[in-house]
Amino acid sequence: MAETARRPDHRYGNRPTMKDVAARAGVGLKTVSRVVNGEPGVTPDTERRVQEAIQALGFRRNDSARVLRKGRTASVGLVLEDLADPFYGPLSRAVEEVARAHGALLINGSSAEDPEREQELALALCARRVDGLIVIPSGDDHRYLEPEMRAGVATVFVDRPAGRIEADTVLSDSFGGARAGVAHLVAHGHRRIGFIGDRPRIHTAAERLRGYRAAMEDAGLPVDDAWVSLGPTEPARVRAAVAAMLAGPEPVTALFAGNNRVTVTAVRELAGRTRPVALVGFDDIELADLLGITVIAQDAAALGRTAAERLFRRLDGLHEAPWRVELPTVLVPRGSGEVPPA
Amino acid sequence: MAETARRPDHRYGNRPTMKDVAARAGVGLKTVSRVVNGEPGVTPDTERRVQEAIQALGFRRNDSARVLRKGRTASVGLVLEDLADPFYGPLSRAVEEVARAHGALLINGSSAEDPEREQELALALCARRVDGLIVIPSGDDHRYLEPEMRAGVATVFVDRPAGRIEADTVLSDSFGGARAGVAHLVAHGHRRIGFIGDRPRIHTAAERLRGYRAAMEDAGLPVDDAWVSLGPTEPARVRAAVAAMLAGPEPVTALFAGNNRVTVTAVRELAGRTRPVALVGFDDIELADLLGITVIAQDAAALGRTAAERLFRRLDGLHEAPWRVELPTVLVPRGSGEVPPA
DNA sequence: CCGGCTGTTGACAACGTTGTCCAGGCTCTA
DNA sequence: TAGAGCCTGGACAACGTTGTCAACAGCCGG
Repeated sequence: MAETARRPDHRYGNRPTMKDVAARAGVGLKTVSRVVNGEPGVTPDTERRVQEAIQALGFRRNDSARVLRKGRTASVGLVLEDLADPFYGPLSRAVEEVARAHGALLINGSSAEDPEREQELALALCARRVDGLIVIPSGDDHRYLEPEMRAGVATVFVDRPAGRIEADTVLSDSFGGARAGVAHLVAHGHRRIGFIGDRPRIHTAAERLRGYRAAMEDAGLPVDDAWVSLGPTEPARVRAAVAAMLAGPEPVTALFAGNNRVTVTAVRELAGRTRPVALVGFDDIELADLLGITVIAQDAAALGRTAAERLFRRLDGLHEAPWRVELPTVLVPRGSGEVPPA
Repeated sequence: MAETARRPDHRYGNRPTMKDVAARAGVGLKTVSRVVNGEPGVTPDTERRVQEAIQALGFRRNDSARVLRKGRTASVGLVLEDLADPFYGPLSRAVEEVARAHGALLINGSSAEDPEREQELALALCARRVDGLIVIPSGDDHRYLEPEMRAGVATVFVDRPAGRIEADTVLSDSFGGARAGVAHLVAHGHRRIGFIGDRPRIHTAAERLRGYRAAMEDAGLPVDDAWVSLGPTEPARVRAAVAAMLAGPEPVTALFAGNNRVTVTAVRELAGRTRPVALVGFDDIELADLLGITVIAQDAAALGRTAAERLFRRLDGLHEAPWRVELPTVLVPRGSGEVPPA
């Protein structure tokens, strides 16, 4: 067989390596490594020669190889529900800032509220050997992460607790927030209050419902089944739920909306009505001040920051039992929650 | 020196490798590789033994090593301005969806509108050997990416053009959108129209200003210097600008807001006033429909999707001259832009 | 002038995976 | 039943970097 030009089986578009730099600078491989990493023990003159070769060749260190050798990737993963949701943008940004302060990059992925996709994503991130993982759970069984955690992947859950596994967790006080919001409506004279929330398998949704029931019970008020609507939060369903609660002989006089998407749709639906209906929503919304919407605000950025800081403390070697915080929520009265019963 | 237990110099928390799996299954290393990658040429029985060993050890392939060997990382980088900005959330999500469809992960970073940070981030992503890069420029000189692009990193710029470099670019029609928005105000009888925008070094800001001037000129209207305010879009400055334009003997009767942040602040500032002022804003905003804000809407998700699709076509080997599209914008009349001059 | 010391440098192995290539056992055909 | 061909499996090198260690030069003090 004729000897064809021998080729390596692949190439990063033919990037120069440290070996190439070394050859050009007339020094050893390790010396280039030292210069690139700012390690001591290189004469100024040698360093200059190496730097010139780096410039001339346009060399950039291959972090993949570095990672393989060092065992740390300086990257963390964030699995959330939907990056396009205005609640998660600030959360992700906060995580990114903390990561940046620790010299790490952030890889994030959206689970679209699909447990399988969450798992697929989280495991893909583990295969990439992220140093740590922050997860906003979609599913309710995270045992699939046990081997990874044992193998050293620091993991923190945010916004919702992990399922069937012990782990660091950062939550907002959904129960207390909802309870306070509903109590606020009660204090303004409402006795028939509706609750529209997400599917109860979502922990925050269940907690908020629990808060609603607790507040009603605190006030000695009954809860009619027709006043509670749980399910996917797409507009059509929420509109229908609002309409249903406002129909009939004994309509609700106030609504508690279980999250930002529900609040937005409820406001739209109520805007077309004449009889005033009080409304308190969970989650703050941009421009809610102008629309006069009373909300239970949670601090998405603080959730992300807290989780990320915990993660990096773990990576710095902190070794203690799993830990759990609940960040407080704040009632922000803006008008819609202070409307008296019609 | 006493012989201490010999240790490898690092460990991923002691994860099993293919070698360990091979030993346990009593097969060769390469056979494990074949099973893990679903390659043909393995008997069902051998495969079963390997799978069992994988299960038992909790093995997960180390993608870092894989990347090193294969030269492709199946990941793309996205450098944007601020993930917490509601404009970039959907854009990022759209990119992520396309990446996912191609089996790639997305690493994103926020430049915080700082050119140096943009460069630092983009180069860090290149060092990670992302296959491709999508950049929303903060700076106006991207020659620093030339060596990377030559080395094979596919690169697409979005929302703003690259500086001093030829590359694929996806833009919104800022000029046309602003021109149409201002023309809309003119059509409703306004002659003194203010423009509040971002710093003119930002391409979109400059284009929108150009659109404003063009529309005024089209209508044969003069532009008073006092009607144009450019600078950082933080609330204090924007409020001051609005106040200044509405003061004096000949105040503007209408405002064109150069982006979503300006619009929001302008709405807040105008809410406290009695004399009605018409307003059209660039970028759509959640709940703008309820507030009756007329906007020039651009489709952030479409920007992201278009850019990502282009990126992956490049990665699939497309080899042609740099390319540039401008996606259209849409005028959405909702009331605030149809107010007649006071 | 020599022994030891410091400070610079490079050879080499290893990180965990995949591509190449060959060996050995099997089946099938003539 | 011998030879050809196929299928399965494994040994080995390579990807680009960093840690270890040893070699070597120059310097100082005795």
